[in-house]
Parts: sequence; C-alpha cells; structure tokens
Amino acid sequence: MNKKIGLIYRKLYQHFGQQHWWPAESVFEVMVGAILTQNTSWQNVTKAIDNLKRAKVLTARKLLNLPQKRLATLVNPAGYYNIKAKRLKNWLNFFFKFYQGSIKKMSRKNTALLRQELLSVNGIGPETADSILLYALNKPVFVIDAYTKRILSRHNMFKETDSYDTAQRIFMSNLDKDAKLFNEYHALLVKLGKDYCRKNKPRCAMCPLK
DNA sequence: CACCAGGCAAGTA
DNA sequence: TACTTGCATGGT
Repeated sequence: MNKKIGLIYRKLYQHFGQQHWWPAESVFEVMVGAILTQNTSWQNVTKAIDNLKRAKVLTARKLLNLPQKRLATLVNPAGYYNIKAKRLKNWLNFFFKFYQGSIKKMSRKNTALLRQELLSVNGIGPETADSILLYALNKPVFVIDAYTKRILSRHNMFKETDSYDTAQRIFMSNLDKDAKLFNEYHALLVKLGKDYCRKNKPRCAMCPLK
C-alpha cells in the first residue's frame, strides 16, 4: 500500500475542493467530448460541442446519420477535425452495432470486456476508453493523462515514459475501487496541471503539494 | 514568433 | 519494443 497516493489526493481535495466533472449536460455529450478532447484544450472542445448543439445533432442517432464531411465542419474548432469526425463515426458505428445506441445496454457489459471492445475501435485509445468508462458510465477505472504523468513523475511515483498501464496500476492498486474517488482524483490532477504544472512552465514553488 | 492543449494510429527499425 | 510523424485549431 502506497500511502503517498492517498496523501496527494487529500492535499489536492483540501486545496481545490470538488471539481464536478465531467462538464457536460448528458452522458452522450461526455462520450463525444472524450474523443474531441484528444490532445486538445477543453476550451476548443466546448466550441465544437456548442456547434453540435446549435445544429441540434448532439444525439447518437443524429450523429450516426450525419454526413462525415458535415460533422467535420461542425467539430472544426476542436482541431484534427477530419480525423475526429472519422473517429466519432467509428465509435457511433460500434455503439449501434453492439449496443443499438443504448447507453443502458452498454453500461450492463462487464467493465474489463467493454474496455477491450472500446480499445478495438480505431480512434479510441486507453485514455479515451477509460474516460468513457469512468466519466460517462461511472465505472471505477482510473484515467491517466499527460497531466497525471507529468505531476506524478515529478513526485517520483513513476517515470513519465512509463506505460499507460503501469501508471494506471499505481493508482488502482493503492486506492479503493471507487468511481467517485477516481473521478474526483483525476479531475483534481488536471486542475493542478492547468494551474501549476503546465509543460515548460513549472511553478512548483507555489504548488499546493509542496 | 514559438509553444502548448484532458491522444491516437501508422510507419519504421 | 521503442521511436517518429501526421493530424489542426485557438490561446498565451
């Protein structure tokens, strides 16, 4: 049992408080956001999501039937718009083929098996799969992202070059398997990353973990 | 102007 | 397994 993992969580929570993630109006919106936010600032993602809302196509079936070129235009502000339109289509095709577009049906699937299925979709990697599992479906899976690696590697918990699975194991083997806890912890790490631990802008003198 | 943002896949060696 | 590159907008 590594106590540092728990200590860091308590310090972050004490400093920043609840983060209320994922910022979205629906479970479906979380899934779309998970793909749109790949290597992209959340600010740009909200512009893309707003476009989808204004066009009234932010439902599974509407997006499924939307031409990919039109979808690409709508998600343009999120960057990589051609690739993301394709990835959204890949995911929607999977979602309807195996779960008839039903979040309820998908949520009933065994978490480990569902994770494998998600990873088989072209365009869904480990972080996107785990974001969907945790933030959309409320499954106890810890999400690892660039901030998480940067922060925890600076605190010598693992190396920044360690694999996704290695980093994930550090968290999941040292915390209760609690979706609410995983949700809050990861959100707090992103908050810390945005405020203090951005790339090439270390402000560790003011870091609340010190 | 340079650099970064809640990644991933495909190609190479 | 471990690199490298393409994808692209918008903020600092």
